[in-house]
Amino acid sequence: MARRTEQRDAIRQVFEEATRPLNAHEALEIAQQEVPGMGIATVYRNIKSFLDEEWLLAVELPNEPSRYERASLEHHHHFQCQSCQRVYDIPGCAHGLAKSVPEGFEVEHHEVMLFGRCPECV
Amino acid sequence: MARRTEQRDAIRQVFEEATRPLNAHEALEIAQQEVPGMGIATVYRNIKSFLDEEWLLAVELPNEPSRYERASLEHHHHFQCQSCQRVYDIPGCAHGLAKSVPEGFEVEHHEVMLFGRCPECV
DNA sequence: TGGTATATGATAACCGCTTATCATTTACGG
DNA sequence: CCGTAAATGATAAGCGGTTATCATATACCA
Repeated sequence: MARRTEQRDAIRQVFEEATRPLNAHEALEIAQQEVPGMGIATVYRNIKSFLDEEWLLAVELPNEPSRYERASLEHHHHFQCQSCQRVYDIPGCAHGLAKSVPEGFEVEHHEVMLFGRCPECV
Repeated sequence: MARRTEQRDAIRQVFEEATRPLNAHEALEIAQQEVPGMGIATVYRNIKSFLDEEWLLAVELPNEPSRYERASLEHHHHFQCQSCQRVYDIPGCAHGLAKSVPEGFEVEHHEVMLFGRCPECV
């Protein structure tokens, strides 16, 4: 995945312009507006490539397809709407999480997921 | 799943005595010390039953088998050791998480996962 | 511009956890 | 103690996201 193709460019642009983490299916739908006929395999291949070069990061939720967002974003947390299932970035970080662990545990990183209703689903 | 069997009793006891969330395989291994020959299907069936009656709750992590713990435990968070993969309960809750969300988002609940090294893997 | 290695698209295969199937065993009310 | 409905154990099947396969199309270097 080193050559420049219109598909790869379109997929990159999708994530450059995304305001929230997108899964492969969502990315495909948006990319197809630019390159009709694009296949889902191409999306997966390019996402894997972007992950390898650490331009993208995966946002994982249990029992759901992986979402992806640019790795350059500052540390933040995520919010999932329980109505539309979309995931949003929540800026900032509630610190002090690592301070409450029992003796002997060493925290290296953490993840916070908020669940509720997004503005569009109120 | 209403009748009392030695398998069901053994599985219930496993979770009564567990100090951390266990997956089906872990529960089976412990339960087999009490009832040799127990099958994994029986564990899944009884876990589902305990979930239905809300005696157990699922602890989910992406790309990992579900773990389960008693539903009566107070609100707490979880810690996963990146060496042994075990999940531990972390008492307490870092509040203030819901206060930092942007306008229009309504937080109903949240989950915090800490990752690092457990005391046994230092 | 030509040649070739690489990317694409369609689709089959994969993967591991979980559930369904079915013959057999067991619980338990009468 | 009996009869029957329910639980068990072994194993096949299901599940949905992701990956592999392969023929075709395309990028790109000489």
